[in-house]
Amino acid sequence: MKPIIPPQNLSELLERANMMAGISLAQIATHRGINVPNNLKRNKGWIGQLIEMELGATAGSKPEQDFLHLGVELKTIPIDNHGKPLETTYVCVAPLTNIEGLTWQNSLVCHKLQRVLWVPVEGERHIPVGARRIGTPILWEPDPQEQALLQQDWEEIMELIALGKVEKLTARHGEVLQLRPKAANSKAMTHSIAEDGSLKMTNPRGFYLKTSFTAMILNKVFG
DNA sequence: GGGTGATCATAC
DNA sequence: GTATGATCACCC
Repeated sequence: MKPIIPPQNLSELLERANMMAGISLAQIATHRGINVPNNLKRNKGWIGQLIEMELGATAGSKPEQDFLHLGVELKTIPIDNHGKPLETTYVCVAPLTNIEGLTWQNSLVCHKLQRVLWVPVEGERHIPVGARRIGTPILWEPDPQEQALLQQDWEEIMELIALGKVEKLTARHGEVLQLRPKAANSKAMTHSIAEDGSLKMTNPRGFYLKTSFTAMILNKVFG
């Protein structure tokens, strides 16, 4: 198999991504010498990691963009046969402590979403994983309106967290950005702010983009 | 049937 | 536990 070198510039990344359009996951996996799982129950991040590898993203667990030198975050997104997202999109872990002075502009959500390369992949469960095809990639930068929606949701959520009301937040808060559990299981705990300002224990949370929002992004191109 | 809350694998 | 990659699956 060929070694994958990180793309040197944005056009090189886009060129590689465009070449994957129409290809099945099995073809990519074979090319990489990887076995295709029968389902994603125990391999939930498999598609994302496969695409990352093929595009030459630097493997790592750093809270940064996948292509830091290009300022690009890579997201695979499962779609139905109409091109509509089947799942919400995870963005990053939500900070629950030490958030005094944190603003939208210097938040991790804002930073990660400045520029995203969306790679749609057929995601309907009746399609065998290996037979699922990759779609046309979309390079997206939030326009002022999208930016404003994200910022508004982020600020509302973070204010409640700062007030010690994280337990009152559900996935129903937010128009485009929502807060949901993000952990190995519901027993996982982390520190958060209590209503009296002290620390308490809570389930870790993450920020997710709602499917109605990502559908709009995809529709701007395919609509 | 869709969305919310829960969960899976893995590296460190 | 926290971070990466997300999808599962139950309840409404």
